[in-house]
Amino acid sequence: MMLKDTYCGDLRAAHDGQRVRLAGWVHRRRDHGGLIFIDLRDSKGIVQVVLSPNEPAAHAAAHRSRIEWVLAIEGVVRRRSAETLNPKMETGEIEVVPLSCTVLAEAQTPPFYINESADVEEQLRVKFRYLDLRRPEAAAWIRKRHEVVRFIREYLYALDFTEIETPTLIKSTPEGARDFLVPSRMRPGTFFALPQSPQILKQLLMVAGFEKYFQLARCYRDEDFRANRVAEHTQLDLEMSFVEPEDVMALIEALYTAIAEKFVPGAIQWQPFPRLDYQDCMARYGIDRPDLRYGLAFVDIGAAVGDSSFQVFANAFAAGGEAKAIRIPGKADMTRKEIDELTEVARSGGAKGLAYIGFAAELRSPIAKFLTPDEIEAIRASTGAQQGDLVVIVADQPAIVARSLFAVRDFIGDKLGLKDPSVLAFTWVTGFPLLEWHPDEGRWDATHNPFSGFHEEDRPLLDSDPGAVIAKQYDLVLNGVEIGGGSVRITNRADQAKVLTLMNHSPEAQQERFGVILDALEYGAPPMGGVGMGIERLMMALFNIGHIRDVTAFPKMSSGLDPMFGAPSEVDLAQIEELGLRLAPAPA
RNA sequence: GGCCCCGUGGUGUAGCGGCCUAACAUGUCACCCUGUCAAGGUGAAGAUCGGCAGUUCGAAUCUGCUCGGGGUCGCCA
Repeated sequence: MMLKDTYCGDLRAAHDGQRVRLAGWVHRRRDHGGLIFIDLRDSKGIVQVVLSPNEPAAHAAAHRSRIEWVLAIEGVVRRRSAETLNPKMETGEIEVVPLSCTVLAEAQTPPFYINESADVEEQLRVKFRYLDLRRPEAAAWIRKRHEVVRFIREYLYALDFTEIETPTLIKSTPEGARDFLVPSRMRPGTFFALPQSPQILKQLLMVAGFEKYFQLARCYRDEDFRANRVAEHTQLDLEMSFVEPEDVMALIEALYTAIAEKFVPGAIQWQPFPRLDYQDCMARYGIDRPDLRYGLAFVDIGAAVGDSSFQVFANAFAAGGEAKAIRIPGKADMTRKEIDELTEVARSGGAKGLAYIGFAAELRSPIAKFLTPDEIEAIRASTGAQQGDLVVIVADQPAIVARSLFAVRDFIGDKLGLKDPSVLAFTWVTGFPLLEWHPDEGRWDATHNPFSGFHEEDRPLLDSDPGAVIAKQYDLVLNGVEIGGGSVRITNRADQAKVLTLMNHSPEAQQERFGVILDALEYGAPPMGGVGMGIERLMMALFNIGHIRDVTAFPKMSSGLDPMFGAPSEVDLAQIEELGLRLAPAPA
């Protein structure tokens, strides 16, 4: 029989008079000498326990106990008198009067507060994560993640998806991110890799005929961390047979709409999710993951100032560049300091400067004297600027304009509070190029992954202009965060080989690295497509969580270290020798 | 690898050349206290200011290096 029959946090006025057995942690203790109040905490919440000297044994135990000790209490639930109600507590209408109080475990004073939400040094929190997670707010995100994941599973089960686990010890295919390697003892000198994603495996499951597969897959990439990126993360990995991009997008859109409606009702800003073409997206937002919670799209003012003699514009055009503007409504009166700040932001993206025109009662612009009145009017008209608006302009190479104006737009979005935290702006981005040229390496590379399919009408371009081939690729973006993406795959060996050849893989290398999937495509591969959706990023975007650590039960530091276990760590020499390895001398 | 920021009792902060024999809050410990709920009162303990080197008559404070942490760019098919 369990030591408890009731959760502290579940107690309500309806339990008045009931005899209950509770167990939990001392959250707070108020010892009046005579009466002792203990706030007892368990996984469901906190309830007040009142100990009077009338029960000397229980009273003594309570007197001895300290914060975070573990107690078992048998007692009677009692309604509180009117003047002692505590409306701040969910259980504040009642309290528990113990008949007995047993100390199940004593506890050291914790290294940081568990009963207050104070900012504690990250490393300390991570090192004592098992204490950090006692904080109800911290535990709540982990439970919330469970609920979201459970929702996803049940949703997909109902649609007849089969959940299948794939190996975490696979073959290294060094492409893109660095692999984590695992040395093999059975064959010294050889290595497994941890999967960066189960991409090839899920395609093989389609070849195997499962038709609808998913799993919540751990993915490993040995790259530097960011606030929303760590070495190991979980993705909803899903693949379907006999689909076109629309089918996969429809499924994911329905699933994500259902998730949003359940967990953040009414928050979706645009329905159905807007579709942005990659080229158009880059032209308007300078990034392939735009935050659509607010406007401030770029306007090309090339037509307005194409013949301008103003050197900045003329030079940019002469060098094949462009000029684009953002209209900031009502900000013509921005202070000099704020404009300098914006200019600095633009420079961080590579722009040489930031031109601006404030359409106040009097024109406010250091560049006005270089422009004709017609040109200024053309800028005003093309940007749709009204009286009181500020127009900022960058003229440079397209890549620099995109980066600079993206930085400016993003900065203004934060500065003016345009990123409404209560809103979910989903958007699809499609129409990505299949390949991009890497000048350093002198080869084409897949923009997403080498298995993405392409549109049949682009087939001739594979020979004549590979960069113009459009992939059957789709990314889902939420509030400026890429929360997932996928594609309909190449399912014919010749096409797959052709793409790999463009990526500069010799036939031998193709067979060595991708032989399994290439061979499999020769045994009747169905048309297939799928997605990989980041679970942590979904959680963060959905609930406005600032750091990926908050949705991870046992996170690592951004250095990739685990301060709790002290991993990674050295191992016994014997272990290394058994693996047929020898350590090189430490680099000087 | 580049750049920016941070490191002071258990925790969170203040101090930014001498007034520091390092302050405040909270926690901890002891005693008092029968209606508190961030309980209250009285008292006590607790830091050589991340480390090393330097500048200076004098360094928590200035400089350099280093270690650790956070962010960002590169990187992340």
